[in-house]
Amino acid sequence: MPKLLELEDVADSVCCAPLSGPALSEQEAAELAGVFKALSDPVRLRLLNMIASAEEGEACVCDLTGAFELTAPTISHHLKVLRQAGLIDGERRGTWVYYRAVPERLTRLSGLFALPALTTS
Amino acid sequence: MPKLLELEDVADSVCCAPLSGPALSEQEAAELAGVFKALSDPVRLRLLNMIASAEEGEACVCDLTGAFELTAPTISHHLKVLRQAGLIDGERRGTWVYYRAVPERLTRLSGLFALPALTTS
DNA sequence: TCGCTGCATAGATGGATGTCAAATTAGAGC
DNA sequence: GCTCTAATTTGACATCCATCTATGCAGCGA
Repeated sequence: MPKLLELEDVADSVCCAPLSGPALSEQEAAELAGVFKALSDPVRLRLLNMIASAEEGEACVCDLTGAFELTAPTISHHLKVLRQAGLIDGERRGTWVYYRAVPERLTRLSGLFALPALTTS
Repeated sequence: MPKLLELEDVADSVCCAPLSGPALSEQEAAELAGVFKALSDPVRLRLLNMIASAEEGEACVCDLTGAFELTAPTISHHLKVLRQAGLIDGERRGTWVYYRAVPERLTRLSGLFALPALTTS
């Protein structure tokens, strides 16, 4: 596994305005869609969930792989998709590879769905 | 368009725990993935953005269609996907159909990405 | 160095998805 | 009833995607 940390992210500038805010540009929409595409698979959601909720904040691929009835290459593929979306990031330590969530990304997404003043007019 | 409001939602019980919280069940993951799949297209994201940020809280399909270089059936298809994900909901008034965002859904998603205590150990 | 294990990549394949043209339904007005 | 317009549905098609098998690569220990 070369350059685990140097993958070019699909969505680098996906930022802060909520969906109920100013109009998304075509480019912003495309970048955001990339992030959501990464989240649009049940296996990847559970992987992210396991990683984000892991003790020490990180999870070993060896543990993740065993949690699904899928082959190791398939899990590896899903982790790569999450990584390219900037949602997780990985590090090799000796024989094993550990992944952790990228908190900035999650916070950013949280803000996306914020509602304005909740105009219950 | 029969029963605009009676479509069975893909994700009915997608709920409240953050991704960094307790383990998602297979079913929860599948439901959530459905919602994100609906968000994983740039056109749908822009549609949702336009609807959520529209004055009066609603947007006419006739306006939405003109904003893209896509045919009306394609826009209609995307609106249906958003509708089935429970993110928007539509109403016919006379000749035109109006869509509005479903705030509970957006709020719910916001909570998904909330971080726990931000353990900056 | 050799073999073993953990993880990633490459290539192939069946199934899902975005798009369009054509046909269909619903309302409004004559 | 007839026609016009708004919106959806249907069916077809090209592309994308999740998964698998086979292969490659990096560490570790003998």
